Amino acid sequence: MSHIVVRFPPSPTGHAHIGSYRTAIFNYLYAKQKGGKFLLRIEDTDKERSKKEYQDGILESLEWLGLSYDGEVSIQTENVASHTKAIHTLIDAGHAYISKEEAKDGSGVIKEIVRFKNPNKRVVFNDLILGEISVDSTDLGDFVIARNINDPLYHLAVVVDDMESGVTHVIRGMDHISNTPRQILLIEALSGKIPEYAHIPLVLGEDKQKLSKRKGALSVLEYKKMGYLPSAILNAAAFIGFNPGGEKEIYTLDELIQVFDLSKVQKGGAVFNPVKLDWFNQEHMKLMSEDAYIEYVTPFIPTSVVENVDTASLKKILLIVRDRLSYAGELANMDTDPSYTYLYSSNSSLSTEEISNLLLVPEKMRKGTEVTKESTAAILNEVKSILENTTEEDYNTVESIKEKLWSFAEEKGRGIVLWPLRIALTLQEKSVDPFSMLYILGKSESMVRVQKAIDVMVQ
RNA sequence: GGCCCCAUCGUCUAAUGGUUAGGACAGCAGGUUUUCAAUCUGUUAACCGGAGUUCGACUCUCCGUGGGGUCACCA
Repeated sequence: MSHIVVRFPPSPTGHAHIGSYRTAIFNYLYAKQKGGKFLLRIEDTDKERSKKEYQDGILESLEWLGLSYDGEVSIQTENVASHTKAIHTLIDAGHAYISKEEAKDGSGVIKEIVRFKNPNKRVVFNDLILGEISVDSTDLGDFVIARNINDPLYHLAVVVDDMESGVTHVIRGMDHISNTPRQILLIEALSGKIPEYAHIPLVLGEDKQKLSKRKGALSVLEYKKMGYLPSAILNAAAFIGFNPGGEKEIYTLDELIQVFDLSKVQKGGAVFNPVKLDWFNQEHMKLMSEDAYIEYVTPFIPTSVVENVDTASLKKILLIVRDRLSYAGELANMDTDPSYTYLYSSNSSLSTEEISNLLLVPEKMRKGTEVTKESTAAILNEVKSILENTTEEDYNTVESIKEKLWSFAEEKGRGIVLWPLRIALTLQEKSVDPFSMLYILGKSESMVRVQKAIDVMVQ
């Protein structure tokens, strides 16, 4: 049984972005690998800014990511009694004192705040990532630890809570490094055991500065809404400032637990790259079975599409479209985006003349063969007669239907056959390949479309 | 500004005194079962600068420079 205890202590004052959850991930990975505990504590001592909805958001994000915590969520303000007791202990021992000062809110009211009596000494600690860090606490002054005896502030609350829950390793962002000396001083004054510290590099935005909501950093919940896979977010986030070495980059949570290593965590900040996140998501999509993929993607498809397209066709479409997808949310406009609508609807805004022009094989693809309306109609007629001899079963896979047409295409020239076929089936300048289209449409609809194209050509 | 931290391709990184400095994303160029996408192949691109230490420095030391964090009765 390991004695390692780590915690993730977000404050519910906003929807946290990927940087905060990266901290949660590191803590989680460390705990799981060592067989230790991963605790969740909501730090809501700032009653003004703390909101229930944000707290719910934290819980939802963690659950979605699959980062389960041990025991109950601990709510910091529910532990004020302990904080107050600690403040008394500190005061009684001469480590803290009540100071009558004018409130900072400009009200002019005189309040009794509690200040820590700074011993003004050199605080040295060994950071697991940065190495030895030494700070002269004199610079910190007699910092405030409570608004009043019953209203603790961050440093005091953190220290007391960590001590009570037996936290052994504090893994947090580098922006907390200047808080560490204060907290060590408090722990010493309370005769507590000083935990190990690991300050992980900050997640940076494009501008190389700390990632922030203000500068457009998306919250984890927003990524969820957009249809990213939690495994991809996990993988991408874990790789910000950490790399297990080697050339493998796609890791599942379990694999991450295996390879995580604090000593391989970077020291410098790292810019978060959303483009690479898309790549991670694609790679994680590839890891899914067809059924899992369909299940993953379906909630993001507009209901109008789900209602109007039969399930079998929709499934075929989704499978075909799989390779061009970065994340499921890209399907949200499947009902209006022309690059999707043609897959299930034969409506086209093109005029007969435009279709006719499109049907003609482009110059560069003709390879010397002369192309006219008549020749195109003739080719299409031959395609049609080949299709007449297909069975419904031939449309079960892209491969099987392709087999039926391939030799003919080879014989006449691929471009000469495949281009007009594709246009006939899609009426799109850009689209999926004709065989995939055949597979999606099935025999009868395919033949209808080929016939329509022939009609246009012979008009 | 004080204090603290950091420094390899555009970005994320590998390298732990001896490599043609490797990989991934992005970019670019080609191949492929027409187009787009996917895919495959190839390719552009980096050790912040200067002194040391050493037979030998991306790796160690020092000094610069640059960047970041933090200086609340927020967390």
